[in-house]
Amino acid sequence: MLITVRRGQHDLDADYRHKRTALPPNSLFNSSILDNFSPRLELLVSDAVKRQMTKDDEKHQKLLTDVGSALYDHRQQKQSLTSKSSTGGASRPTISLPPRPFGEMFYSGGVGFSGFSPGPMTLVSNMFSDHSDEFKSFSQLVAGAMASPAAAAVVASAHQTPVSSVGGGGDSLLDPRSKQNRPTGLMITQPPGMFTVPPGLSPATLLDSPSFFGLFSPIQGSFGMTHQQALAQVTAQGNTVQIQSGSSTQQQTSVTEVPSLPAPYQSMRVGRSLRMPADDGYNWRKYGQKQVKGSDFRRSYYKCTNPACPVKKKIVRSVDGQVTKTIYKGQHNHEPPQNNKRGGGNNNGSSESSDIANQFKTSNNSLNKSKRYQETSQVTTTEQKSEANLESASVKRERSEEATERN
DNA sequence: AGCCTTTGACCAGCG
DNA sequence: TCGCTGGTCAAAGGC
Repeated sequence: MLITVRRGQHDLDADYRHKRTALPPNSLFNSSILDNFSPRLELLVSDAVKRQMTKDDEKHQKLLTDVGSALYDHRQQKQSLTSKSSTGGASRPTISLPPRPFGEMFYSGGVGFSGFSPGPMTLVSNMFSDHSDEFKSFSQLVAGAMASPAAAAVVASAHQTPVSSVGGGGDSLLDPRSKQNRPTGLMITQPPGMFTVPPGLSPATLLDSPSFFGLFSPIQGSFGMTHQQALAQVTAQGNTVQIQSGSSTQQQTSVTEVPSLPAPYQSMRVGRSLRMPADDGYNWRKYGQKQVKGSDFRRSYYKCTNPACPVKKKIVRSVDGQVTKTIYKGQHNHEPPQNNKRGGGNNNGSSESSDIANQFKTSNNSLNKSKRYQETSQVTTTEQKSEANLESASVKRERSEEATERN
């Protein structure tokens, strides 16, 4: 997944911390948000939902319904204001998720990895298809989101506020009529308003969304980094996401913190068969490891294996092997290798690391990466069917390492 | 054979 | 100057 945040010289880290604490306890979909960002919101939420379908289809069906209802109501109101002759007689639509098995959804490209395919999002967008000023299909919606001036506003606002999450309770934000307390999930401050993804959707889920990626990174990775760097940079499966830039110097450093994994990804971590590919497109060689003083964390040092490439990365892991921070240093001066010799798109540099960061990234604009992703996903699918025989070498290695870690 | 990880030693910056 | 710490080197061994 990729977040593009063009922050200039800002200290994103500090800024993020500030914003995080400054986030209001409650937020809601106000009119402005619905006006300006509903297509994008649909896109984001839908994609997030799609990615969470393994966990609780019912919950996400409810979510989709909430989202749809909120937007539908809003647009109905808006339309009745602008057009007195509006019939408004249509009943509020409901959404039903197609009874597709997760595996099919996930690996057939239905979750947005290989382009945007029909799914819940289409259902949501279809809800508004009788409004001529709205995007009628998912792809149109995507295109509209990307093309609209509001998209620029989204990017611009991203300059103001990195993505963060808030723990604890909060009101339902997707359905303005609902005042029931629910745990609040991801919140993206979006002056003059904001939106929050309800419980069950981790920040990572949203951040990991290719839609989100598309919104925030149409062209270039963060801080002038390549997509591949950024992909690996933003691990984003924790409850907080931290992005730091040291762009004032030629040397670029980015940091991602992953204090903890949300439950769905914890299980994905344990159940490797559900894991996503660990690959940022580059090959890495580990050249050192240090125990972080005064803590159980250990720090691993990696170099890009390209002889002419100065890029290094540090991965900080907790005792249980979870990646808590990934720090990239430098910028690749070459394209990612087309073929990784070692194991189906994985690479050894991130094998020990098998960065969850990398695992949750999604395709970027690169066809190569998309292809790589699909290939790896396929491997994973096969594992689900026959774990014994069809593991990639890298997965075997990872397992071995994890076993070692446990002992 | 080639590439990788591991790991102890070494080096440099800093207080 | 010394000790601490982070970062890197390089030999050894594994896959």
